[in-house]
Amino acid sequence: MPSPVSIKDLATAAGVSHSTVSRAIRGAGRVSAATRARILTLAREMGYYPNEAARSLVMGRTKTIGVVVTTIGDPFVTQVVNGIEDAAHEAGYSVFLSSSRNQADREMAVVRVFRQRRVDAVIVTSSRVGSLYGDALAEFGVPIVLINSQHEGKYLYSIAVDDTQGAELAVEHLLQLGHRRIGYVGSATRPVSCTRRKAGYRQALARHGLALDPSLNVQPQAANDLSAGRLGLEMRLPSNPSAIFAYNDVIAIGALLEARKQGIAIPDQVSLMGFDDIEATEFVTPTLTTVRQPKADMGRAAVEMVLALLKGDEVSNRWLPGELVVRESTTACPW
Amino acid sequence: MPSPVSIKDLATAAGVSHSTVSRAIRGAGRVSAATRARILTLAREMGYYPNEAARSLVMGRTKTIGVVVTTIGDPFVTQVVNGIEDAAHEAGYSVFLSSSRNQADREMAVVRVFRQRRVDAVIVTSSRVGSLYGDALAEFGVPIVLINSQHEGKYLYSIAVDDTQGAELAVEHLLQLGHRRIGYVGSATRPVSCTRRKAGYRQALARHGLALDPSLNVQPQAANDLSAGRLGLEMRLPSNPSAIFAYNDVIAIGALLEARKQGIAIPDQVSLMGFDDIEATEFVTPTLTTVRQPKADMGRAAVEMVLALLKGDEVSNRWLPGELVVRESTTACPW
DNA sequence: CTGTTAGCGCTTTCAG
DNA sequence: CTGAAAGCGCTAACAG
Repeated sequence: MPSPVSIKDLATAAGVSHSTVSRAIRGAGRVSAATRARILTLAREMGYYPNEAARSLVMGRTKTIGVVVTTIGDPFVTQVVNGIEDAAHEAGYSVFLSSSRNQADREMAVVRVFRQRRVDAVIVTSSRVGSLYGDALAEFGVPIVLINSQHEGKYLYSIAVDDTQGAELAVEHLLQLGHRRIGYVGSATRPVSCTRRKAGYRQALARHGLALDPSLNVQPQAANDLSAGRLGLEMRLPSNPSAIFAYNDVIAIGALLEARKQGIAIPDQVSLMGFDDIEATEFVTPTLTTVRQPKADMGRAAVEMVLALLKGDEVSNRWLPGELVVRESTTACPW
Repeated sequence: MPSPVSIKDLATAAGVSHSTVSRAIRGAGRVSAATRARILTLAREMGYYPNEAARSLVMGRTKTIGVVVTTIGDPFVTQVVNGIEDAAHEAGYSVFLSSSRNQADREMAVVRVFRQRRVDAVIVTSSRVGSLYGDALAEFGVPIVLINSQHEGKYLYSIAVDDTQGAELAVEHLLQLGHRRIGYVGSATRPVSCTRRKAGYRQALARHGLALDPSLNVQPQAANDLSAGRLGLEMRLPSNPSAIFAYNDVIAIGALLEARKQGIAIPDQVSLMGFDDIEATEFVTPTLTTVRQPKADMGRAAVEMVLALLKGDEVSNRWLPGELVVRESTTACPW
């Protein structure tokens, strides 16, 4: 491995001082057009690439954003990261990706690594870990933006989907279809947003003069979303709903699979909808009606917010609206 | 933002020289147990985190791996990255994630950024871009490991699933079920591995004394895998197969959806299987029989290979075996 | 317009 | 066992 060419190598090759090379490369400061051109072609020929570590050291910034996810296996997280990476790239920032697996020790390790690497900012997606590492992040002293966080108001900066509005949209859709007995299958592992979605559910019902029937409402304890959905369906059946709104798509798909197993026709007997709009909604039969979260946009928005904070601008939290996506799993109430 | 505490701050606080602090922190070189302990507690109290940029600069390495993916939206890629991130974390490496979107200009940009950041190694997943940027990567001078690359033998180091063995496994399964007219729906956008899987398909047939019937074989041109699958099914129907083996799961799911639309019962009329074992195989009805790629393991293996190369060890390319996963979409030949 | 000098935070000889 | 000094590659005054 030939060690990379430095500003000094270029300087001797061009017969100038290294600071002139520095100016030429960055296009800052006054350099005669002639020497500038000479240096630039030389740089290309010799394969010069400025050492970002050195630059970071002297500039006191790394042009780097640390991104913490629970796991990129989550189809929701995946799209958010896509948006982050895209926007970061455009702004000349690189992304350190780390997954926490929702384990406190890994969260702590990630924070430590990010501190050592002096990332300019941190973006956290869908963390379900409480304030376990919140303080560690806070005292870090860099801007932190949370996306769909399950912590409540612990930080100043956050981007989230408008859970309440989204849920209202969903339930309103079901109400329009004539449904009156609408079940809600929540998520025990995401208490904050689950409560918000339930609020939207209640509000939509209320607007139609319906009260929330506790027997139609459940938050199954299960190993994962898919089985939570299966369980949720079973638990709701005795209450005889004509429609079910699930906390998210994977839970809805779990319910869908369980319904098929039990010989319940979706949507003819029971309408079903989810939340998120993950790719797999198109893979199931019937395809799943849902509320789309603008996932990539949320990622982009987080980066924009980070950049604003880095510039020293004032920013305020943003709640992005969900969008109804009607597919095949919902239909008019059969009763 | 209080600027982070440095080795020098610790030195003055502890009343020693900064080089003693350095030794104490790293546990290298001889330092008396007493001062060492004093420095360490001081470090904790004052919130010292070694500046990796500075360390990188002097050590000539960044403990950083650049990972290029086409898009993390791909469910296959997602799991691979999971494995990479995990193994990297364990080895004390951080991961720069960048997606290329299969666009040549983005690939080039990514390579440039990685060079500037002086990543110690590069891992590329599922690239379909030809040698467009191959040379750029090669002259970079750091170890490069390709995972399931569609370039042939362009690089020394690669990790891939054993396409031929995997396809054989798949087709053997169908043959065991009594199928004789087995269609193959390939992928036009992944010529190399598609050809390998086709080879496995042919070998399995040959072992049972069957020749490859060209009319049972197709590589649809479509905008994406899902529609390729739909198209593939249509194209194969005239040849009246009793079973179809698709290049991957998403293509198989496309075929599944099209079959349902056309009123063809899977698996009763036609057995169907895919390749990869993505999460969605469990979401469809019937659930999809497939060949599992050890995705996370491939990511881990890539990191191991990188570490070996960095140590200067000899390494050789690895082909990880696929594994048959029987689900509901395949059954005995009805004829 | 260009060169000199200092220094970012750290590791690493080389002397004590 | 510890300190002094040099240098990694770069930016940023400050003189010319």
